[in-house]
Amino acid sequence: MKKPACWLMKTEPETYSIDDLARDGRTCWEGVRNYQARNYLRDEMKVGDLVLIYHSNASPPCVAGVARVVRSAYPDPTVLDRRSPYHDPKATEDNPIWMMVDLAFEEKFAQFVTLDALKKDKSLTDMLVLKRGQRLSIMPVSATHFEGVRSMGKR
DNA sequence: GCCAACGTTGGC
DNA sequence: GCCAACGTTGGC
Repeated sequence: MKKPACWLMKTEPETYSIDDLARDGRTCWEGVRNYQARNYLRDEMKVGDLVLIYHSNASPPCVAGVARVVRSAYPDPTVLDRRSPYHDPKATEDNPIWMMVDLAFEEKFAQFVTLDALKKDKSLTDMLVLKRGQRLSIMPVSATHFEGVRSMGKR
């Protein structure tokens, strides 16, 4: 059995926060509209993988908790919904272009791990989320970094 | 609100 | 295929 991979996925808490995920228990992670992020979703993300939930455009920006992939990639239906903010006129039934996964709530950190705290931790300097200009909404995280962040989230 | 960084679009 | 213009992300 292959070990689960680890990821970081960004969300704006005003749109969908760790509390929303805790309340829902499980959710469809719709709205990924970047090809590289989509390729991670489609080609590499597997059921059982662990995900750091990152609050972007928050004050302060932070990792807020952990989720688990419970369904691997399938077409994102919001591409065909003309009233959805995620509607994509280039997508069709036969070629939906964009994919999504389902996530289940795993844990909310007792203490959110702020971007500032990540930057100050010497063992995390290689984390992609800390790289300059890194805007991907989905990125891989090493198991070591994942555990490091998770332990920082415990009080 | 500013702006750096990066992605996408479209004319050529 | 080049590249300028434009749009988006996201920290500050």
